[in-house]
Amino acid sequence: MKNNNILFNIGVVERETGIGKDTLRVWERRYGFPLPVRCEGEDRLYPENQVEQLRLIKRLLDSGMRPARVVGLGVVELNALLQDAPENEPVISARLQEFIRLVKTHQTVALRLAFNRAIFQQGLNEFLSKTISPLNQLIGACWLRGEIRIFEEHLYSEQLALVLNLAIAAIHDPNGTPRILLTTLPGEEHALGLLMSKATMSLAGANCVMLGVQTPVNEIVLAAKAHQSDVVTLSFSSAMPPAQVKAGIAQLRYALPQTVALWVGGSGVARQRKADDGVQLMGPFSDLDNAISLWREAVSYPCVDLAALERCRS
Amino acid sequence: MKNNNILFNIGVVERETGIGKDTLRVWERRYGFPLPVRCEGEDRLYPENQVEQLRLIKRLLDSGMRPARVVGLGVVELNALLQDAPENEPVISARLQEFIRLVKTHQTVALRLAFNRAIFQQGLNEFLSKTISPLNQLIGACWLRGEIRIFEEHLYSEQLALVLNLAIAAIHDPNGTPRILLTTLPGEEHALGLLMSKATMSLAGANCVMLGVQTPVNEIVLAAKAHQSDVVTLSFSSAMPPAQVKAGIAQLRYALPQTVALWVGGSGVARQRKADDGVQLMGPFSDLDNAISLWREAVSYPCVDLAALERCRS
DNA sequence: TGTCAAGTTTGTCTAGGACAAAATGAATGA
DNA sequence: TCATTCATTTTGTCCTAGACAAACTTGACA
Repeated sequence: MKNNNILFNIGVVERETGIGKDTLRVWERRYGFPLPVRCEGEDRLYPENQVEQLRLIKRLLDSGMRPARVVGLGVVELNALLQDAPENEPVISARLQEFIRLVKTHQTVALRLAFNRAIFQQGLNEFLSKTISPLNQLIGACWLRGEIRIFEEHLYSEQLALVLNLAIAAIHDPNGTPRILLTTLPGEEHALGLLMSKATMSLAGANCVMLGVQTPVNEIVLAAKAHQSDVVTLSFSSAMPPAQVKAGIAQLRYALPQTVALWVGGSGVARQRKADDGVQLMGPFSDLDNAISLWREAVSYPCVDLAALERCRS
Repeated sequence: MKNNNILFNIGVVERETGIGKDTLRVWERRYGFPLPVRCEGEDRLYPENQVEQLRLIKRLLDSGMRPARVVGLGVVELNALLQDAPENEPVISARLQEFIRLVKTHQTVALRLAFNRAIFQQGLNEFLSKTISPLNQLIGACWLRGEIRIFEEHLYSEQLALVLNLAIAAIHDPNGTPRILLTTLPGEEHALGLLMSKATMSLAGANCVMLGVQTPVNEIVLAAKAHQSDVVTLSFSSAMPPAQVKAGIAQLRYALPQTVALWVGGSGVARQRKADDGVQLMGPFSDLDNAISLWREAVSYPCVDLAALERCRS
């Protein structure tokens, strides 16, 4: 296992770790790590254990640490840091514990069953806010600590998506209002947040259309027009660089007609200080319900400024 | 619309077009296109119309053309080339025509209904091979010609995925054999081919577990072990560079135990000449059925070499 | 406690050169 | 006529080392 001296070139490392080529080279210059071997053509060839270290580093960076503190540390130090990254870990109820157990033991069918049972016990809204939201956080924390592997997270997402899609299909109303388009921008491939939003808003009676992930900006504009959407909803995960989030939102807001509202949510926007004009930041899922209510009121009294109404309420 | 002089830096262009930074710079040097304006720090800033041209170029490259022929051509010439790229367009039946119509008019609910109706009319296997396979080709061709936008393709994929997932849920057998793990490698984000494979193999009585897309190689190995998989199935779309496909397959084959079979399919592997040892290339969907039958026979007579058995049959 | 300015860190961008893998076309053999 | 092999061109990716602006940290001040 240790002497598995497979070598990866810089392009593969970029794809496997999510760290850009330029960044890998500049880290080598600045911190002396990673230090790949060179092969004939002077090309960098990264051994497997360094790639593993880079994966750990990426986790720490995504959880808010800065490169100077972590780049170059050994596997043991990195793991130690990952262990005590307390974050804002949610209270672990017995129910959550049971979900975690099912994920760790790869019981996909039982997991789906447990999801469905919880939905009908708690109701969809409470299921999302009281079970899935903290569960996502918990799974994120476990993943950080290395207790849950990527493939186990994939299994979890897959099963949850199945269950949510089924529920949504049952409550979808083609004539609902407002008409909402859901998608993510290029670079953001996490669809789960979007799906949870879709469930919440469908339950509130909206007509939701999911466009999938990674839709280019101009295509979103065309889709909103074609579908006569009232609202476009974007989701950003915390893996997305804040700068890209900000730029992407601004670009879409500029390209979209003023009459179409832009709602953005997910852990990737929680780090944004302020919303641009004409953009609404969504925190917890209840925000979506509120936003829909506000939108309906604004439609009843078209001359009222939406932002003003919101200020007035708070 | 034309004077919308928005400017994009090279990173954004890479994400929006899928053409790498290095490639964009070397094209500029070699072909004199794209020729971005420069801003203070000498950074490239690409105007919107050049990005649009790059999108058209990318389509032509993906459909098999070479850069020297297309890079630098104007929008009109590019569109002309895109029009008469005959490819191997399937016979357009009335049924296919109707599906295309529904996609072009964004009737998501009607589309889902039509899918479901076709499944119960044709049976799942025939639905996949006689309707969806040619439909995918047709939609690809339409997209090439610009008759179908990306967002419309997204809508199509989304609805088809919903329908297939529902069908799979109904026929899934947790005790089926062989135990099959489905996923894609990092870089491949197209899940539809995988889902179609899952449907076919689930129908044949296999126990399929979907891992989602973009699973790192070592995670696939761990997942296969955890799930005691007999087979790992990968899918590659034609958008994937052949070199990456080959390297990825080889890497996974090397890391996976010999006892686990590796089946690869999708339009991205159709261009591969020969399969490596221990790797089986899948063409049409009937290949999957055959492979499952062969696997079961091989298990009944464990000393028989699988590859030899296949040669013997043909 | 909150806000602003100065200082530091960090990702991304630039240049032109280099090379190996892939595609092409010519020449060969079955 | 069709498949193989070899030489040639095309083409994506990788290289070095420097630069800079945006984001973050720190410390001073109200």
